Amino acid sequence: MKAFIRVMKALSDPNRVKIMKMLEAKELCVCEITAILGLAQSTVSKHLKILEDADLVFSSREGAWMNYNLTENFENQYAEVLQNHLKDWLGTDPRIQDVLAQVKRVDRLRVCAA
Amino acid sequence: MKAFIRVMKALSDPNRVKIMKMLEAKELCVCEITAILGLAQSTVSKHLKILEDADLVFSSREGAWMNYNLTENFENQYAEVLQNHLKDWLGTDPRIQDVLAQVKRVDRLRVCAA
DNA sequence: TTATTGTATCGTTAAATGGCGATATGGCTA
DNA sequence: TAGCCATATCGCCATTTAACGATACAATAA
Repeated sequence: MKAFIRVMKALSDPNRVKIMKMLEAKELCVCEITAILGLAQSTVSKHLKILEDADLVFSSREGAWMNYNLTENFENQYAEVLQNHLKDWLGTDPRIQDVLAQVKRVDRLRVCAA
Repeated sequence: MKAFIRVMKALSDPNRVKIMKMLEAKELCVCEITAILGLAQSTVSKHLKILEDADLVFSSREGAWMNYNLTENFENQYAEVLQNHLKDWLGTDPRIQDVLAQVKRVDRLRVCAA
């Protein structure tokens, strides 16, 4: 039950759903997601932790960057089913299309250097 | 997006998930659910409204009783997919088995008369 | 109509959630 | 080592949520 609730809660927030759809398009680091969503870096980091705890995404270090991807080898069956359904859902939502357009254009080197 | 979030939020609470699993077994009125979950009647009524707003359940009046059932003719595609998956999930969870055992035994006439 | 029963709504309270800025941590480079 | 950059964590605040009791509403019975 706990594992199920964790996945449902993780997907109950619009910004976290946006992040899932962005990661469908490609691997992203925290600062890219931060730039696209227009949130504080600490906020994005917290969202990513919630998604990771739910087994919906995983992270891997690349130098100073932390790259985030959709989970591929699942331990949580609910995460696997929901992540797969999400790929077929919300593609026509304007708010999703907007962030996906930004994902295409985002340049890590330009965005992340303060 | 809103419709999706509504379904995810509705299924993010353990008591609401219990209600969904109870309704898989059979139609129930508010006072039966209240008795089994051990919550206040107003609390259960609110949970049912959230599930109904998410298109996961529907209600029909039978005299003074309001009967609740799982939705069958969906308007919300996310509700349909999730409700169907739920039928295959959590069957072995002890907290679910506990409420299901109580659903079998519950007698509306005995439980609801104050 | 009046009383009773079942349900929905209202108002309140405690806890959880999402947001932020400030700060700590980890890895790279000079 | 020292400094910098990306990220994670901490502390705080505003909003939302889940719970309750009290009350209002709806349907039946007397």
